[in-house]
Amino acid sequence: MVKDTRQKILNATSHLFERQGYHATGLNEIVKESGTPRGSLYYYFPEGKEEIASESVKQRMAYISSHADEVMQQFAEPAEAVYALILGIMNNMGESCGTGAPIAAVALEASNTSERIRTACAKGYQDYQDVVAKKLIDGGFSEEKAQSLALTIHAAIEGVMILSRTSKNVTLIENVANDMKFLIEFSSKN
Amino acid sequence: MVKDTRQKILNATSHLFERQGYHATGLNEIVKESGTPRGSLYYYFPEGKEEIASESVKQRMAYISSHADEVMQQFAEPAEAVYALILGIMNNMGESCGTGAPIAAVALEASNTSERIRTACAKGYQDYQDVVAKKLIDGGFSEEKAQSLALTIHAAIEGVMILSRTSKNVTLIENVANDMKFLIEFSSKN
DNA sequence: AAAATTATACTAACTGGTCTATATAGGTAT
DNA sequence: ATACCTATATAGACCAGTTAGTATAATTTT
Repeated sequence: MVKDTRQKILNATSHLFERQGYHATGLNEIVKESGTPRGSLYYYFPEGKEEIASESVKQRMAYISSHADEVMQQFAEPAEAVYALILGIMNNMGESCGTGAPIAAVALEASNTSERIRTACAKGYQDYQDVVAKKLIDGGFSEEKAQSLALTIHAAIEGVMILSRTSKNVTLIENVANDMKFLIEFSSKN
Repeated sequence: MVKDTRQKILNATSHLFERQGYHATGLNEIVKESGTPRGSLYYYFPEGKEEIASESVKQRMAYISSHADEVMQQFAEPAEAVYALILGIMNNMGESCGTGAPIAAVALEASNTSERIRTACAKGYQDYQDVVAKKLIDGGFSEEKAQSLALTIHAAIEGVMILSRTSKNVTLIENVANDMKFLIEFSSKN
């Protein structure tokens, strides 16, 4: 595998970023966690940490969005699909609450500092939101209403992950799942 | 003013944490931004950065919660109050989108690292949520339903601030304000 | 042999934190 | 009032460790 080392670096970076954010994650830590050679860092990412971060964010969000899309396809009704999506997040989180909100910390830290990272986050978020919006449109919502609801759903998801991690209580997520289901079911379709 | 220096340190810290988070904010930067003497840092906060952070988070969230409480009191209906609260956040954010989510970055960064900071964030968040819950109870919601709605509202607020900052677009917040108003108005009261 | 990849040593800047010396108060005894 | 004393507060040099990043040599792989 030619790109194996490169991929290991990105995986380790995504993992560390999710747990502790951008600035707390050092290059040495990435090297150690990935088990890749130190010298390869700047070989594969000559532009340094910013490039690693931006690439890691892109890749992570692409994976998450495609996973969300799979969930969406498993349900006929958008309300059910979104409910399942959010519950799935809860189950993935585990009791320790060490993860969840894979790029939120990076997005906040970089929003005023690195335009490159910020835009990578913005695009990743938008793609994720579009997955939900698409499902809502398929379910009969107008394009505008779907985008509007998808935004609120996404915000609620992002927020509740922060609250879950901070309070070390995953059950909060179920609460939000119920409210989002309700919101979709009772909202007008245009 | 005897406690002037100490307060300046906390103010600067809160300000910097909101914009760039915990790890990106160095002690030197706090000293510089606050205009206080370097030697005073460890005089007022002998336990170091963690103590400064925990104190800063507490104070900041106390202020935000009391402000939210004031807004709640200006409206008879909880749906209207929450709507006004969220719109107020939008107006405070300003076009640059450099602020908003005052402790979210710190909460995410510290949730796996510093128990002291994590609990300070958790308590701050809970108090904020209680302000909203109280208003819902006053508006006729059951205690349980009020807590549940307050959580979702809080999550949506926290999340949309991240999304606004990342996309540099404050208008998203209005969208969430509308949906939260709707959610309150159409939810059953028990 | 040539190209791709990795190893190692290094830099300059910065980190959080400690240290001692010094100033500046406010109160007290003379 | 004045001299003295002590607690509070400030100044800033200093520490060891770490950071991101660079340069170049050695090693694989093709």
